[in-house]
Amino acid sequence: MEIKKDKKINKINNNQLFRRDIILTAALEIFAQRGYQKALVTEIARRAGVSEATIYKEFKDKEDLLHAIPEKIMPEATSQLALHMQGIKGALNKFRKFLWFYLYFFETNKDWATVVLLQIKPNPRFIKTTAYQLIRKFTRILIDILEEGKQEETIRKNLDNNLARHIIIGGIEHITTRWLLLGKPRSILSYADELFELFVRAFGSENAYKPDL
Amino acid sequence: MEIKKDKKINKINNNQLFRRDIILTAALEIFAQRGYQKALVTEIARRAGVSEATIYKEFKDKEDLLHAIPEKIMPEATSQLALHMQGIKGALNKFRKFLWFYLYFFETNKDWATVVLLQIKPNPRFIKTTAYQLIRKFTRILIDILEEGKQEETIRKNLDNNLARHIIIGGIEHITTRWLLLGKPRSILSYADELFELFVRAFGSENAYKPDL
Amino acid sequence: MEIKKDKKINKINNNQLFRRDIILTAALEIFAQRGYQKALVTEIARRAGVSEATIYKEFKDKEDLLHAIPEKIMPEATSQLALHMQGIKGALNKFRKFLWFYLYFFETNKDWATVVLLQIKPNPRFIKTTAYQLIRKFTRILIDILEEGKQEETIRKNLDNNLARHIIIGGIEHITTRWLLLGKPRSILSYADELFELFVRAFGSENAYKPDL
Amino acid sequence: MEIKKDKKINKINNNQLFRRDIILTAALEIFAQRGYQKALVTEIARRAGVSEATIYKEFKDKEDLLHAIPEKIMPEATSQLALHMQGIKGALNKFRKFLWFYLYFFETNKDWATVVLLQIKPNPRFIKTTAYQLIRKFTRILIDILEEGKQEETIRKNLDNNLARHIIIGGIEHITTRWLLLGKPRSILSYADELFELFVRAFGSENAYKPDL
DNA sequence: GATGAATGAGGCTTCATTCAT
DNA sequence: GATGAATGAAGCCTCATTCAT
Repeated sequence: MEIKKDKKINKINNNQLFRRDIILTAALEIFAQRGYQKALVTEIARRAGVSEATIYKEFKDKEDLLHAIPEKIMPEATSQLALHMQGIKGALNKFRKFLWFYLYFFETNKDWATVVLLQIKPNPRFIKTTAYQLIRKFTRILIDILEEGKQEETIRKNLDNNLARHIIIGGIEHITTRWLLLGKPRSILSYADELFELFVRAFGSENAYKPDL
Repeated sequence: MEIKKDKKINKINNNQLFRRDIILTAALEIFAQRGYQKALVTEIARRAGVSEATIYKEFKDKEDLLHAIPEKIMPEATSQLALHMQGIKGALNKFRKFLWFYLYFFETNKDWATVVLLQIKPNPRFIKTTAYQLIRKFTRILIDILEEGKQEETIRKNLDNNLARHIIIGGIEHITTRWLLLGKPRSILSYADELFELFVRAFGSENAYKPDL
Repeated sequence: MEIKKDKKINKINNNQLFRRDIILTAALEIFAQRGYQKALVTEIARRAGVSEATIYKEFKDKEDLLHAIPEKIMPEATSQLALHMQGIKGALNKFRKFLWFYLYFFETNKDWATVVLLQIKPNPRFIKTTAYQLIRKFTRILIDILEEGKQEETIRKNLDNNLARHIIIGGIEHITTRWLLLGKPRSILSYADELFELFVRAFGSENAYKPDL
Repeated sequence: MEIKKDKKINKINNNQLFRRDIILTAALEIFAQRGYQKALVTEIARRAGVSEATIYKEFKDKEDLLHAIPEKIMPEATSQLALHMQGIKGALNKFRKFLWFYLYFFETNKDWATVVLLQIKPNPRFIKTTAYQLIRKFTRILIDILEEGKQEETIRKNLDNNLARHIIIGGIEHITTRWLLLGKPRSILSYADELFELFVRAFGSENAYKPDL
């Protein structure tokens, strides 16, 4: 009897987690297609195959639903990145991979790129959300790589990590935003190597700097 | 009689231009405070001291009003920049000034920064507007500076101008966006020199590159 | 379970049909009182005891609501007429009844008369609506009666059915329109016999024509 | 000096009369094209080549402008009809001409037909206007013809003039309304002879009635 | 626990009318 | 006397959210 009960509870919890994911997936698609304001909760509910009331069971309001999306995506991104980082030695090699992955993840998750860059980040409430913390945590990996580079003496010790992060993330996101808005076919992944070269010139120590990189 | 008529016409035109400016100024403030969606046309009208109907005489609809703001600001920015550029020789010196000015203009026009970075640029329709063309034209100045540097051989000839623009504009706008959202007191102008150093390392030729810049 | 479901569906359908009828009844009253343009959707909603949003669930817009009224009334009129026609033999007798019913229906449904004659029929979009088809279908009954009369040889074979319809319907509606606008107390039903006499003179064959009718 | 003044006053009055006519002509066109509600006063002013304020100098409001149109058209129609009636003897011949003229005037003044049948007559205020009196006066001519026919004994003495007027005017206007709304190419004038035949059967005395008319 | 019908609340936009010039 | 720029006033319609079933 007890076991049965537990099973039921687990099942329910699983269903609920599952349901939450389904809603978030639907929301991501609709927000990407229509934009946050023009997206209708009704439409998200329909796409998710649940009722509107169910959405309001899971999320406080429409904005909460928007900000919950990164809570689903970022852990996935983080674990994928961790996997990609395995077996890579040297800060610069890790940095190159990081650039590649950031672009790769946007390119292969265009809806996500659209929603996070055009709808979540420009929202003034974004910085107060858990989503903001998760994204900070992700870019913290970049800071760690830069620090590792400083230890290795392949990255200049006097580099301001924050400033570096600004131009790395800012640059990548600017590229991605134009790619999204202009609908250009060129793969943004193709920028990875050139970006790496530029950034190594900017951040690298004498040791690391190779004019004919 | 003719003179009288002309005067009248001039006055009317002046009033209309004046009125248009007043509305745009009010709209800039309200959009910056509330965001585009939450901004009320009523509130903009009240702030501008005109009726709502007058706004709709000047602008097709609320979105047209949003996109008309850059058409007022960008020419001002461009002419101010032109003034600042006078008497400066050398592509790197011009580039330093450009960085400074971009940050300076955002810092001293915070409402503009808020509206253009958080409301206009993320809007998918932005790239179809005249505003987009005006902003492109402004960043074209940056490209010209980079080209001049290539001529002087202070900028690497193999630098991809577009990529450079992405990380320069992307970097500056990322800094500004965080400054706006986090409400940090630190002046973004203080980033100018460090940014210049980083970018010269990234873009400069052997001639230009000075480790102890 | 299935039965329950069906019951629920039926109930919902019934409610929806019911609700639609209630709205249409309210709309008919308000349109008749105020005219289409001056009628407020708010007022119709209040009279119907529903919210405005509910009205827009049922009807695309205010004009759709107007043109939906005949879709409710005309089938009622048609079935009532069918009932009245039962047990009547001879085209002229049927024709007399038709005239009587047309006037009777307007007289006893004054709001309907007001809305159809003063608001729906003068609307240029009317002829593109389903409502137009329903009303055509109703007057088709008149054509059938005239045809029957030709078979019987009580109606002239060379009568142009369309022309006859024009002066019958035109005549009745002119009478009704003046009655509505002038607010005269005289029952329009009292015109039935005289109209019949006139029309029989006009349309009847030698057999049917009786000077002392 | 006095003479000069008088001339000036006359000129002004003439101008004003002229101006009033120009506005009414413009209004007729715009009302016919767009319908009363959708017609903009601005548009009428532009078409008339005057300012909106001038329109409000001449007419109390938009509705007054609508009802002023018949005050311009009906006297024209009346005098044209009078001319056409000259040299015609016999009530039935006059009646035939009347039918012809009514259709002819609508056919050659389609804008007028549109405005009077679809916009003025369905307006509840119509019967309180001078326009209504003018139109009554015009149809009075029909009554006079019928009376003349009774004197001549070509029209039945027991004919109810009002009822006859209803089916004559109602019939013609029904034909014209369908012609306007359906945009059929067939000339409505072609109905004149058939209508005459029908009406003579309906109204004519034994003397007048000719089966093989 | 899930539903989805119903709505409350409010925004954008329009246009007849006026009045300062 | 004529203008036409300015507006006051209001209406249609939308949609996130809730609650009775």
